[in-house]
Amino acid sequence: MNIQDFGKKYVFMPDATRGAVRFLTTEQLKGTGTTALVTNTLHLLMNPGPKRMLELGGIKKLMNWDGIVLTDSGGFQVFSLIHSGKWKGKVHENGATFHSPWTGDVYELTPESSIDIQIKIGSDILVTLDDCRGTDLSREDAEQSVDRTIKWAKRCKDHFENVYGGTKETGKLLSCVVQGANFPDLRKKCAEELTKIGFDGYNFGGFVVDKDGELVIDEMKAVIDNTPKDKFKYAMGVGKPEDIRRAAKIGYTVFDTVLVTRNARHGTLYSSDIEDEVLRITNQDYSIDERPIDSKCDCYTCKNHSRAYVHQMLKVGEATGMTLATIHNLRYYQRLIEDLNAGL
RNA sequence: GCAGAGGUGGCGGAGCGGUCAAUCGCAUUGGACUGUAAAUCCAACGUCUUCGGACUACACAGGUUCAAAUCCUGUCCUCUGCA
Repeated sequence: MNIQDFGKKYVFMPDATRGAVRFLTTEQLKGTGTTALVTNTLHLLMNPGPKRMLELGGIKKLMNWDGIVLTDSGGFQVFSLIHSGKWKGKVHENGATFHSPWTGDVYELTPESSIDIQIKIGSDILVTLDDCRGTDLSREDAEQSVDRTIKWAKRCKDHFENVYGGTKETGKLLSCVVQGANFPDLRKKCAEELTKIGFDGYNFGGFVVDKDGELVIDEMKAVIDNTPKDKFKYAMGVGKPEDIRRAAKIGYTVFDTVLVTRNARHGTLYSSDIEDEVLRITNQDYSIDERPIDSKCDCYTCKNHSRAYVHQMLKVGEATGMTLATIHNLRYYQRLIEDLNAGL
């Protein structure tokens, strides 16, 4: 696929945060119909580090992956590790400082270093560093998040253009992240400012569901309405199958979420045979169920194994159970995407 | 046969006179998870319940005590050592 066409059709990218979709080989990943994946700048900065990554020829060569790679900037970790208080660290005007609790090492991400690392990783689609926050933000915090996110995005763009020659020289795309929490006017402001700077894609950032788990559709619309029509819109972290369908309806074409793979590992599978499409495979009913997880699914798991087998493997903690469940859930999502594309 | 140690909820294993229906782990049964610190986390887990409680329980049978899983006596089992 020509990278310039990214987002013209619907695409779901599983998260291969550290360079692998958990429990899957690259070949198994390809087998699910996956064409693009997300890796993480901070995680790859910590290991193997940009220097070694460059020596190894980049993430694609390392993984033997010939599809598209999008690198998340580390902006989500600004929220999930620092704002959340899980790691020691600090968010400041120039970026964010992360103190690894495992090694004690200190990692610094600035708008410029995030771009440098993403280039060394060998990403096709870069994301600007943003100041991501949690839900239920005060107006003041949301404003600070928006201001920083815009400033950092500008610095990312300048660095990408001035040092690497931008899309023209690299063939890579640069996308930005729209913040603004649950304030539609701030979402609008952020979207407009970022549009002035100009990016190849506009990503909906922050939390995509409210505290009740409902998709924040009004804020998501505010971003669609205030960004260029011909650039891709990426709903970061979306979501449940139904949330993807809803986001697709209002104009988003690019998606990723950890739910699909994490749920698989935790026994929450998807099946069109079930009314709300959720099948908790570890529930005792499935211990003697010899049917496939989904009678309409063409994945390796459904073609070769029963619900009872996946149930047993997950119950006893066999890695094979995780693999089979992950393959199925990913294939379920890719079929959902194929259905959306069939309707284009 | 003698001498030690011990028998606690599905299992392992705490408790060693009152705050014990009994710490904790496992198993079991539900649930959560949304740009991955997540093969993680939460809850329930004797029986009944009008959710206030009520009842039956710590091998078995007696006993001491206001009060026993906890102390005493006997019985039955288990393990270890010596014969």
